Amino acid sequence: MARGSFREQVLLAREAAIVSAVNRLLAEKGFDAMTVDAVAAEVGIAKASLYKHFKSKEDLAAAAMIGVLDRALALIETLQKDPSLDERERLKAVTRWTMQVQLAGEMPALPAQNSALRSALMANKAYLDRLMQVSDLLGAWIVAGQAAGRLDAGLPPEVLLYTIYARACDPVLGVLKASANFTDDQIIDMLLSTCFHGLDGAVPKTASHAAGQAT
Amino acid sequence: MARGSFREQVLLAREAAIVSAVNRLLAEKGFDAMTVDAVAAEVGIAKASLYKHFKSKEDLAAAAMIGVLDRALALIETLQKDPSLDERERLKAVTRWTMQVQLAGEMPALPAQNSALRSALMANKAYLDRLMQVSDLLGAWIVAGQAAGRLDAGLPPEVLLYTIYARACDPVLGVLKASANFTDDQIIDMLLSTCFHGLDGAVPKTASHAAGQAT
DNA sequence: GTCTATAAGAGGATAGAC
DNA sequence: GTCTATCCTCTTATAGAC
Repeated sequence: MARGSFREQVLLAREAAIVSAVNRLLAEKGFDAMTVDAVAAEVGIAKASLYKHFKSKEDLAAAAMIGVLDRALALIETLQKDPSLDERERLKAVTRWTMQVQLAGEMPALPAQNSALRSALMANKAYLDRLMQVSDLLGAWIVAGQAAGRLDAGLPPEVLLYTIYARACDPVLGVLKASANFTDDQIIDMLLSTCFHGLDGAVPKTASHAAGQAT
Repeated sequence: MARGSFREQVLLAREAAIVSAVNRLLAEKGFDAMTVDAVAAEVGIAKASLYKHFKSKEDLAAAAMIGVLDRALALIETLQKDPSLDERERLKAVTRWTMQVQLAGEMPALPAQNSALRSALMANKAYLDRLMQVSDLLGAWIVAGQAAGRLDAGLPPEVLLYTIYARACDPVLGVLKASANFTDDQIIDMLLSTCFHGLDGAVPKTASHAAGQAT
């Protein structure tokens, strides 16, 4: 890509400011409650100007999601290069980062039910490419972690992948933060524990163990 | 309470039909995308008539939530009486039921971010009473399960409670169902496994185990 | 209490001047 | 490309007759 003129650089900076505002508002209020007026007000420009950069509210949300996926890809690449980590530790690091972003109020919240938004995302090649790239990289780690016995090999890899994805919108984070009884790091450590170790205690066997196929 | 006249019985039946429609629409579209017009259409009455029974859209959602909590309380009472189950198994049964309700399309979805809705719920005594009752009962099971070593005693009970609550709106359920690769029972069994056992594999120790406080 | 009709307002998107 | 002003649709909620 060419560098672009000074004027183009200014435009890109403005678009970055828009995406940043969208990202923050999506994290704070969610897609439905975020108004385009609020975005324009936060950026400090007129609403009509927004529509010169992005053709719809859904496009604004897609741009924010692309930004998050780019940051995730950068982290994944960094972790990929660290030879001191195995796949499970890398996945845990990604999960931790996801929670940190959410607690920092920077994780855009997109309702899974909104079909208009979903259609726009599924039609957005830049978004889909990044999503598939992240899924492929994390999926490879999952399969390797299962083969090494560090992750539960009894579950389909996609179940583990979706479970990790879901940490990005886990409502438990917000509830615990609102309770004001824990620091952000404590919350993250506890939820990493429930995610990877589960809720079960250390006592593995009981008298009823032989009865059923699973406890 | 008195039985009420025949006419009052008819009204109660109509209100039950309204709440049922609200419950279904909340599960399908979520609170924001559910319109009062759609509720009226599903029940087969005029919108103005709805407002004779419930004074706001938020009240409609609260009524649906109260219905779910009542059903949960009924299940909890039944489980309480079964002496063959320990506390962990009871919690697992509640979690399983929660997921079954969601997969059946009968779990109302309320966005945690909507402040108007949240205010209405927090001002609704009938809702709050039931919510606290459920929390007290499940909380007692959690503490007992921790004391028995069947649940992780290293985590605050509220963390376990919220984690179980969150299964009611776990997006992984819907994603796996949409993938059409699993039956409902398979999905529930897999997610019960990730919830109680976590994502970790069977290999508990590694060479790096002694290094940090936790893996 | 049920209906039809409508008020009242929010919010996404655009027109047209500059 | 940025602005002001506006359109238009959707949605909550209510008025008023029966």
